[in-house]
Amino acid sequence: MADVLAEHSGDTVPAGRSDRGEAMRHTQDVFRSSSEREEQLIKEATQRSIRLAPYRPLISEGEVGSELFYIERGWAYCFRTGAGGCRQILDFIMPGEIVGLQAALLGVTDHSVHSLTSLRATVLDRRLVGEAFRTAPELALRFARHLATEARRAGELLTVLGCGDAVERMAFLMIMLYQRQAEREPEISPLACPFPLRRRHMADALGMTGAHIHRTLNRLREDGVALVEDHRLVIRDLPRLAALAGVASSDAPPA
Amino acid sequence: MADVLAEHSGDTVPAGRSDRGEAMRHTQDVFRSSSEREEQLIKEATQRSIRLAPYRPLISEGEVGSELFYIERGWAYCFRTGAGGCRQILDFIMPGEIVGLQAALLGVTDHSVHSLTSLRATVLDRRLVGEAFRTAPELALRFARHLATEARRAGELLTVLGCGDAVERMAFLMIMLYQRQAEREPEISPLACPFPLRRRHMADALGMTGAHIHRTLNRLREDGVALVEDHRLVIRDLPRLAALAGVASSDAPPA
DNA sequence: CGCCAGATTGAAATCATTCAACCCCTGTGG
DNA sequence: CCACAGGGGTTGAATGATTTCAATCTGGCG
Repeated sequence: MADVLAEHSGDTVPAGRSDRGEAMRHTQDVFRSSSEREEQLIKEATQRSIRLAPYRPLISEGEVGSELFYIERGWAYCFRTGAGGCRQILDFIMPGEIVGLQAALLGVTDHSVHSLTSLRATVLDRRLVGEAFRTAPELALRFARHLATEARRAGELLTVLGCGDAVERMAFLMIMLYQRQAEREPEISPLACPFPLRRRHMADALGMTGAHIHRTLNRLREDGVALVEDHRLVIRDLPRLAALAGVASSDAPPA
Repeated sequence: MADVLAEHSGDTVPAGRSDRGEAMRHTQDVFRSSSEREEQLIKEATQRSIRLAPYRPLISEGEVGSELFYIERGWAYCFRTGAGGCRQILDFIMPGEIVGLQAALLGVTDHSVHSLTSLRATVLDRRLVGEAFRTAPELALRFARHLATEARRAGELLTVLGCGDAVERMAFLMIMLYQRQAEREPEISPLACPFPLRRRHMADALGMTGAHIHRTLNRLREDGVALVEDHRLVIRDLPRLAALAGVASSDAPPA
């Protein structure tokens, strides 16, 4: 949180330091422009900063007094474990986003969150949420919008899981993660982006097995649509990929 | 909304009229106990009341200036249409709930809402949401909690779609709808409840075909777990049904 | 009575899973 | 330096769950 405050108060932090470039505020950052009251609230709620290696737990299902996390750097993902120990990834979490809103509002956490890459996050007192609603309506509204955005993504994933075959599911995952990164960093998007998912994560997000993930990736690569190489996604035919995913791609209507 | 206000101001409405018994406030009602400020806001935002026959559109995907609906009576369901015209039901909506929060917060509606039964709803100006955040924090908080609750349900559905087979999916749907009704009306629950879904709705909610829905219902009935008869759900073995659905049923831990 | 939409059911086809094998890379200990 | 073990990743063949398609049945309704 030091970052957020420093950015607004402007003290001692040289502009454009590159090792925290991705901590710069983006359009969708929950802690974007803050009023004075918001800054105070956030500062008061800030507890400490943590770092996590990849694939480590941040929040565990069923925790009670869980805190709020602001992701500074790296990706995370949240998931539920269904019957039979099977894991369903619900969403991926990127820098500038908040984790634990649902738990703060409902009192219980029904999903776990793990780091996907190495991660830096700030820990906040969860009472920040209630305080925001009482005394910082703009911040509360951003919290609510963040919730609504997550809910919309969940609806999209639900739709592709319920309706789509393997290729459509994979196309959706690719487009979704690409677009989210492109929004955050509009400068760098020559149709390629980091894609730090292992087979297992794709499988657990899309309700498929690792083996079939692989066959599906093969198909997409052979068809010249997209490929994953060395943990990077390369999109070769964006309109076709978007059509497969059932997403409008600023182009021709879907048949 | 006349109902809500009447209930709190107590004018002219005889207590306990039975044709609107289900409009009585429940624990999860978004408009539950209101402060004076809330009442005023709600009254100002109230526009008109509407009635809908079953299977009629309430909100259509892509609408722009969509309004907020407070469901007085009857059920609705919201869905997205995925690639290939396939329909995915995201959630069912019961009396006392609000429809259109996501659209009010994000400005666009990415899903449609249809009535499932005959329906009575109150139409509210969507600016109520923004107003609530500015001047009625308790109401805003209930809006946010409602969003969070929907998001949680979406996560549960996602998990069962991604991880569960046909029987588990159906069990989940049954338990979920049963529990939501039991919460709203604790008095009537001898393990049976209304279940106004057609095969098609179950199919579209669970990502299966109508034919397979039928086979799955047969299995559950033959196994003495639960059955659907004449648009009512009858649960014969709640612990087993809950275990199938991967839900803790106030009883023995799942294996 | 005839019609139609939805429900029901069987048989064939399809998609995805399972399982087992193999490969490749990396880290580790001799 | 090499052997070895282990975790993914990659791939094929067999299995299984679900869909598709078509046919029949049912009940409501003009």
